[in-house]
Amino acid sequence: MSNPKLSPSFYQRQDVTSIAQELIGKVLCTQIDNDPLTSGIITETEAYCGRGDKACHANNDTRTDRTETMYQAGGISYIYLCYGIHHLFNVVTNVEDKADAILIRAIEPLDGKNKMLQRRGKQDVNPSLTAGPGRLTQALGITTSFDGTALTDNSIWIEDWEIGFSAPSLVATERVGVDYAGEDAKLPWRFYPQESKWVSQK
DNA sequence: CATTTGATGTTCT
DNA sequence: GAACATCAAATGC
Repeated sequence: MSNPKLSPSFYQRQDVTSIAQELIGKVLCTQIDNDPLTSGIITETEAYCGRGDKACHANNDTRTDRTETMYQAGGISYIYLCYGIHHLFNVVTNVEDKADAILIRAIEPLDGKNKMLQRRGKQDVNPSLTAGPGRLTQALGITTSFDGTALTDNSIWIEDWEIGFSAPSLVATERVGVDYAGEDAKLPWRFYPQESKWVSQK
């Protein structure tokens, strides 16, 4: 309860890759409708930059109905539907008109594990519960209806528990599933702690 | 084990 | 109509 939510000033800095690395170890929380609170430690992120990154939906300052959310000031959610099935959760960063975002790809469950199991239709808590961008959103109850929600709100937010991984050996690798982006697909903008098992496969 | 395929809907050409 | 920041189940070794 006493852990502070990250404030807009955290998200509105210019360097999206720095923020992506700092988000590792923070705690993503959701409290949807009247369901129990669910939360987990962020273990995997990917940075997307709206300028000079072909893998980003809003590359080259292209504005569409879908990407308009990313052009808002940092500190809100950007949630969109992928492959018609999966709701992918991103954190919008940078200031207004700078379309940067960070995809949250995996978490390690903390609170509300039973609720997550119920939402996912699973029996056991293991990495297949929340390791993967489509999985964690389902476990946390995140849908596109929360697109554009402020992360200072009481539905979705991120707290700083000052967890700090025992050996914060952060690994930077190529992003997943963005081969279509040519040269930009090779940018090492995917981050995760080497010792964590709660990381998506690939 | 590895690899393939079906589900599913929004966006953009 | 094709592509897509994916997952799970089915098939082939």
